[in-house]
Amino acid sequence: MRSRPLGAAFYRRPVLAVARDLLGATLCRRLGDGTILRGRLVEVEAYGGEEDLASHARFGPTKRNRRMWEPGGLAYVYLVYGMHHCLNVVTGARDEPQAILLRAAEAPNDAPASGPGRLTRAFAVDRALDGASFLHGEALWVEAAEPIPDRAVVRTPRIGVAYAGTWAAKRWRFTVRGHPAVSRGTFRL
DNA sequence: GGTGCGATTGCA
DNA sequence: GCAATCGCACCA
Repeated sequence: MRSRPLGAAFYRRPVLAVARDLLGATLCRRLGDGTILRGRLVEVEAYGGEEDLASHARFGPTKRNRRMWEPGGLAYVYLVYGMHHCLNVVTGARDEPQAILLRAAEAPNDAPASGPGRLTRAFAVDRALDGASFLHGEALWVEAAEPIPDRAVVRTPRIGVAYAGTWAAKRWRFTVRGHPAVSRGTFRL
């Protein structure tokens, strides 16, 4: 089943609401040769506001993170550890620096894209897509699919943000209960 | 202009 | 358990 790309009204909402609703939705990626890769999202993490000590936004806008201050509905892509790309979708209104890290999806070729670095590799995403719009079905977009019921949503602390003090404990990681593609990153408080 | 490290992964 | 690997934020 194919549907239209989720639009500005979907992304320009509070980041936790968008993160919850992205679970189960279909991430779509059109390659240069026209090939379309599709896979349902099963794990995402919300990052919200300059006050969120886990977020790249915590030091204010910089060359790397400036996309987060734009209105919701565009990609924020960065390189971590000198080798892995991470794909985020910006949410909220302009000057609300929120974004959602896409951490795992059912990959097109049946190989689970389990973990943010693996997801970007499976969907051929790199920094050339930083700032790309999710709204028009071009290189990158998300389509609504069968919703995940509340009883199947599991929230945990975010992965790899132990440096964030009390913000590390917030359960802003959303996963689909028991789904095999959910990454088994470890979190500690 | 120099330095330290990260929203990770794969291999020992 | 730890190395790989580099853009960039931060300090001087």
